[in-house]
Amino acid sequence: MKVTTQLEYGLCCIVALARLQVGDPASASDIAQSEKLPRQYVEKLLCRLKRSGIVRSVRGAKGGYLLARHPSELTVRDICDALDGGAYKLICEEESMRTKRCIPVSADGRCSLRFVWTELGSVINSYLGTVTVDALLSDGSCHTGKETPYQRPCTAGV
Amino acid sequence: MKVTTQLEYGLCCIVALARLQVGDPASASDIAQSEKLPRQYVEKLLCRLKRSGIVRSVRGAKGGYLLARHPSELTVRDICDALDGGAYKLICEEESMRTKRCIPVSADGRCSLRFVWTELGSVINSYLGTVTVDALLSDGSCHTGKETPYQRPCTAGV
DNA sequence: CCATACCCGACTATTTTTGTCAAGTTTTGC
DNA sequence: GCAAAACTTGACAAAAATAGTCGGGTATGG
Repeated sequence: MKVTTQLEYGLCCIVALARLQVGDPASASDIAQSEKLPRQYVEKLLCRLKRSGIVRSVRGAKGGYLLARHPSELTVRDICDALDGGAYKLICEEESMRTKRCIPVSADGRCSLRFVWTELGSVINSYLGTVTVDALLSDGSCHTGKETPYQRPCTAGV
Repeated sequence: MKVTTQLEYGLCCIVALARLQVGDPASASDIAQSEKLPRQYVEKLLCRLKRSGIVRSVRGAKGGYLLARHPSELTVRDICDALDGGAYKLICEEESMRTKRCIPVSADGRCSLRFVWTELGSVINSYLGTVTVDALLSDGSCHTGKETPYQRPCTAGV
């Protein structure tokens, strides 16, 4: 399980956009260049980010992209949702997994595993939802370097 | 980002083993059959789980596998660590990413993204460390179906 | 001694991810 | 109006990761 470069790049682009948050739009080429990323791939990502309303675009010469929302209103989760169709995908929702394993297994009353993956998804999304792009701009200042313990809300006897 | 079938299968095998926790070992074939998984793949996974000390093996006829620890002493995190080399891998640690992006970027004082991914890793590992195999045995009982909010330990001004 | 079952590295196949291409549309500046 | 800049898009190609197989080896109980 790991973050895809897609997410990394996408987030990168957003942060870059947020940095040069001035009046006029930044072109895909500008962003690609400043972040040292492949231009056409950046275009593709921005396109998806646009469809999800994370960025706005201005067409034509002098056009480019702009953040659609204020960085403080934009979380890493939003970006993940836009790009990957969510930061986290449940394994049980894959066709092959459902037909080959989960259905027969849960007919057995057995798929006790699912809840771990579901809950893990919640934990991930929930965390990513707390990180705003704004926070990413103030470089490193929020990076404690220390453990971030998971605090189970209500463990036993639920 | 998603859980690999490797983890799913591995966890499955462990749970199966825990279920038939009797005196004598269960063979890879037995486990594979009962969980409807490819036998040779199961063998491979068990082999890795063995190297990490999650299961023990008994060779020869009537041999097989046994849990090395009590289910209550075994967390999903342990299993992930054994199989994938951790449930979560940091993107910055990939060679290509380091040489192509992170290093030049942080020379710019820019890799403010890293802390999100690092912290995400903590959150994931931390959560998985709270789930014991034992808890998985009592099928569904701990599955609330509801959101599991992330509780940030100390947000602002750290 | 032989059937069972673990052990293990090398290999193949499949799927996912990453990245490119080419053709099209919109807009600005001259 | 026309050319250049820049977004839009789907199809395609390349690369990487994952999943799964094969074949031989080794240990052991009966």
